[in-house]
Amino acid sequence: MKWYALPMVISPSENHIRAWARLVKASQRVLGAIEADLKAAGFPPLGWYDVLLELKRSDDGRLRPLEIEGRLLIAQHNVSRLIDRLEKGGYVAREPCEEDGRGQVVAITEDGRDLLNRMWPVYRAAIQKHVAAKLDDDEAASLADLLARLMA
Amino acid sequence: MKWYALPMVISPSENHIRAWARLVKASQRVLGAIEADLKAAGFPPLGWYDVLLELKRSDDGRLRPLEIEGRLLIAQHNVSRLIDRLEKGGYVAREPCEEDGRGQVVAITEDGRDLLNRMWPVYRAAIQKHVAAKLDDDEAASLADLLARLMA
DNA sequence: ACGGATTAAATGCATATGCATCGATATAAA
DNA sequence: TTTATATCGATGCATATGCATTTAATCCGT
Repeated sequence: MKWYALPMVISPSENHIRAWARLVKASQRVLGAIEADLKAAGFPPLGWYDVLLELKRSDDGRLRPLEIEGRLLIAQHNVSRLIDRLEKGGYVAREPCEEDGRGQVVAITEDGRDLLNRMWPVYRAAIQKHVAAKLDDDEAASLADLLARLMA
Repeated sequence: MKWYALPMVISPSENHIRAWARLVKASQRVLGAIEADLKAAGFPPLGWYDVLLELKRSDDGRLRPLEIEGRLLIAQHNVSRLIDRLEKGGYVAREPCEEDGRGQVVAITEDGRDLLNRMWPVYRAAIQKHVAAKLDDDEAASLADLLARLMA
C-alpha cells in the first residue's frame, strides 16, 4: 500500500503565541498612553511627528510622497491626506517635482521644524514615563534586538 | 550664594528610544501582515476574533460590554459598535442583563463559535509565518517576558 | 421614599481610514 | 511618431474611530 503524508501543520509554540498577543497589547497600550500625553499637551498625533521627522532627517528637508509612504509604511492615499493636513497647518509645503511631472516634493517649513522642537520634550518625557520607567537599559536593548529580528 | 537645582531632565536612553520605535514599527508590520492574511482568506478583522475569543473563554459564553471594554482595551463607543457589527453578522446576540437594568449581556452564538473555529487555522498559520518563522522559541519567550514588563 | 449624582450603553456629528478609480505624466512597444 | 501600459498622486464613497452628549437605570445621602 502506498502512503501519502498527511498535511503537516506547523504550529507556532505557546511562547510564539504569547509573544504575538503581548506585542499587540503592549504596543497598543504604550502607543495609546504616549499619544494621550501628546494630545494632553495640545499637540497633533504622532503621525504628524513621524512625517516631519523624516523630512527633517532628509538632507534638504524634502521628500517625495512615495518615499514617505515607503519609510513610514502608510498607505498611499493616507499619505496624500496626511500631507493635506500638514499643509493646511502650515508645517509642510507641496512643491512641483523637477524630475517627474507626475510627482510632488514635500518640504518641511520653519513652522514644521518648530513644531518638531516643541513636541520633542513632551514626546521624550512620554517615552521616559511609559518605556524607560519600565525597562532598564539592557532590557531595552534586548527588546530592540528581538523586534529587529521579528521584522527582518 | 544659594543654588537652586536646574530642572533635571530625565531622558530615555538611545536603547529605550530604539526599543520604542521598533515596537511601533514591528507591531504595525506584523499586525498588518496577519490582518492581510485573514482578509485574503475572506475573514473579518482581528477585532472580531478577539471579542469572540473572549466570549468563548468566559465560562458561559457571555460577557457584559463593560468587561469586553476592559479586557480588550477598546473605547466604550467602539465596543458598542463592534457588537453591532457582530450582531448583524449573527455571531453574537444581545440579551437583557438580569442584575443591572442599564446593562446588556453579549452572548456568542453557534455561528460565532463556528467563525472562531474556521478562522483559527488561518490565524495560526499567519502567526507561524510572521512570528514563529522569525524568532525561535527562546527568543519568543524573552520577547513575551520583556513585553510583559513593559506593560506591568 | 425622594432627588441628585453616577454609571451602562447608545448615538449624532466630525474626522480618519480603506478601497477603487481617476487624471496626468512617464515609459515602453509597434 | 503613435499607441498602449505603468506609475504618481488625488479623490469619491463606504466604513471605522474619536468625542461629546443622551437615555435610562442604579446608587447614595438625606
